[in-house]
Amino acid sequence: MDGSHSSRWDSKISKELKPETRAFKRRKVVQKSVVTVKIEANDGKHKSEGPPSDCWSWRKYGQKPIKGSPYPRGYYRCSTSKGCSAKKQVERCRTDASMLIITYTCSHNHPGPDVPTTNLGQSPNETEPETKSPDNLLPTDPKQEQEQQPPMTSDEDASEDHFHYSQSPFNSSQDIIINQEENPFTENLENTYDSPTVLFDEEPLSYPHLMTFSTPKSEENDFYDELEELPTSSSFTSFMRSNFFDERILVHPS
DNA sequence: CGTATTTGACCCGCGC
DNA sequence: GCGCGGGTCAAATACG
Repeated sequence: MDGSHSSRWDSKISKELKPETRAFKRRKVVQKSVVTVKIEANDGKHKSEGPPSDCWSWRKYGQKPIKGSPYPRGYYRCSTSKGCSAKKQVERCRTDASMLIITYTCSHNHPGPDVPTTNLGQSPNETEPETKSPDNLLPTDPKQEQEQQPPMTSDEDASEDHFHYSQSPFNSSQDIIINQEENPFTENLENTYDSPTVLFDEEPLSYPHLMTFSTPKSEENDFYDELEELPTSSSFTSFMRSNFFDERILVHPS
């Protein structure tokens, strides 16, 4: 009744009063990266339900049935770093249960657990985001986020400064190419599920070399070469290749 | 005992 | 203005 309702409200209200702390959902204008992963059911390596393992740990914080899809969508948050706002949604392709649609939201603002990328040779002030104040770690600036989306010419500089430093050296190259999408892409995805399909996209920690769809120029070799130079990337890429190639299949809109 | 996962409820944004 | 759907939080439960 009302009693129970209000009591619940009361406890909640205290927090609800400060929406900014909750980083309220802005259904639009959120950085999203969609990745499709093929699940090898007979592999047994991963449970058919479980999300593919990244280098980060994800903590599930919710699950919801999605309209039009027989499978629920799981909501995960990065638990590798406390201040990390990286999130991902995992759902199964409605037409292909062996396909997982993973949508990444926001970027990690900390180096990967297995990748002490502090020596990436990047800007010294970006090398250790964690040393910054918590406020800085949280890209919760809705306005900035929005404003960075629309432009796509000189935004590289700005966007990198806020989001894309996540943790991968090649991340920037990728970002520029993919340049994030949002609604159009998501929508497209939904409509194209049954179609020959689509997909791809970037992941914060990702695999540029897998992206045959992108890297239109010889830059591929360029940054690829750079990766090899990195002590961590060397093993890292190696790991990614074996691991991701095995699990992640990028479907081309053939 | 601590941590992760599960489930239900609530709120907000968007579309009609 | 109302309704629908999606997303997040919080409490409870299960597992290590």
